[in-house]
Amino acid sequence: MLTNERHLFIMQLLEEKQTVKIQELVESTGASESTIRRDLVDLEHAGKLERVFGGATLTGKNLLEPSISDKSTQLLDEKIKIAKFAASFVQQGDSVYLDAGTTTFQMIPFLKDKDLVVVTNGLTLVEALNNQGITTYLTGGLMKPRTGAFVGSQTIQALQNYRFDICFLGINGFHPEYGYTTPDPEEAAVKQMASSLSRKTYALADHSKINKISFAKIMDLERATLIVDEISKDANAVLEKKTIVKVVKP
Amino acid sequence: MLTNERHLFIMQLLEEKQTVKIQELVESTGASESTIRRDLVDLEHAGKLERVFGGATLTGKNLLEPSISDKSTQLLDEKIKIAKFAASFVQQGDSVYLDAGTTTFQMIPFLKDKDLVVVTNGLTLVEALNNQGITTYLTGGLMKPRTGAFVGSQTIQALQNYRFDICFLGINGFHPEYGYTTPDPEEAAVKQMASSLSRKTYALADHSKINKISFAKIMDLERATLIVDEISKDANAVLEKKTIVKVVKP
DNA sequence: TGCTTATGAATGATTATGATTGATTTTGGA
DNA sequence: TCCAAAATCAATCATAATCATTCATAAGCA
Repeated sequence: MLTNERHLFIMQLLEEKQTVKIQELVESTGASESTIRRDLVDLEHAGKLERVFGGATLTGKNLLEPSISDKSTQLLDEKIKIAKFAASFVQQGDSVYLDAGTTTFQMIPFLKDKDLVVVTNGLTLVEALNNQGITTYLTGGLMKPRTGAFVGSQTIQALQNYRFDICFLGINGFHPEYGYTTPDPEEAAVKQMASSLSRKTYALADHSKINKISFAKIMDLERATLIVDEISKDANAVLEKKTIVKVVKP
Repeated sequence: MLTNERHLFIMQLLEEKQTVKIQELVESTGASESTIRRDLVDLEHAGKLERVFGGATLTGKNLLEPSISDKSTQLLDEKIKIAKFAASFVQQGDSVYLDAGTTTFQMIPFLKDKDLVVVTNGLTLVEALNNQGITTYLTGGLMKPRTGAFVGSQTIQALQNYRFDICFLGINGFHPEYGYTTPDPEEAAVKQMASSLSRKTYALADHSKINKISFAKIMDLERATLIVDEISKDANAVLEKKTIVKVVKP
């Protein structure tokens, strides 16, 4: 079976069933597990599906599925630590941009009583911010079902009405050469614009993102201060030259 | 069963029943209690549900639909009737503006499979629209905490990027002399703008709004078609001269 | 032939799961 | 009200499934 044939077959099965298991595909195609796995990685890179543990699912089709849930509780604790540390850089009365994302979401409890104005492109963040009594603007635009993030030209245009003192971005990878990256180019564009409207930009990531490269580049490392929970000496040596790295105290 | 499948399953069951018990989920999914428990923790972290002793319940259902708890079931039934009737005016492929509000919210289930593009200024509507698989744009802007409606200059500006085939507005009063009114001037301005960008405007109200006058004027009666559940002969005689009135069939 | 690409197998690491335990909460009767 | 039984919970552990990575082989092509 040709590679493209198999890709087509996988996508057809996916359209039918919404989700497929790797074992199903191994049996129905006769290819090895490794091959199927490579196929799924390719198709994911092409944005045609999303890999999940044990198989794959159609992008955007799992409307109710929170993108957050696939992360472990372990990582959640680290996210909270990072979020708390990040929030400590916010000054009384600041105008703040909070990127849509799970780590930035965790910052919200630490932001109240600071008399802020917050702008975000994250649907889930709006409710939480309001619950804390924080004045909140949502960018609006086209909503991405999976993540609840607003993207697109309307979002970018809406952003340009604001100026920020401080800006927090979630990222999926950072690398000395390739800079900050994230899977979705649309989201990357929004992050880019938000940062360019801010006096100061912080990029939030846990240690699993070190030297990872995701699909869409946001910007070079030196354009933001990286906040990370821990970092190896080797990685730090390289990164220190490029950017200011803040590491969460243990 | 894939993890995400199970998450989806749980959320769907929850949407149906409002609450689920863990034991129910164990039996219906075949997964162990531990696994279900972990799923619920994940989904709670994602803000999709709220865990309660013995199971889980939908988050912010009260925020999502305040009128359900406040107003009588009687009025809700009427809202649904009005909403269903209103939705019947939507054509295949239309671009639709849905005002933030409880009655317009009830239209959503009747809008799927119509291949629409919907724009709304209602936070609560976005999620529901997405759950129906409808392409949705949110205007953005400043959020009003109590109602979840976006208002203000950003909202108005965002609206001007669109043109609508059809537009549905919730109103708090209609009166031959004072026209359509609503309590909040900011919301009135948004409704006004949305209507002016639409080929056709419908105003939705139940019979309790007849001859009521609220604080802020939206527009004169003749600018929109009124959809109402029932209407007295006296009132109708006056209104008929001013506007087109559609009454829900009993 | 020499080079690239696709494939399959093997590996150690990571993740999801189910069972168990003791703690916590609810329930129902005195 | 209080107390005890039952139900539910959080935390932990062991296991099985799945994953990313590497290496070697086979297939295609100039």
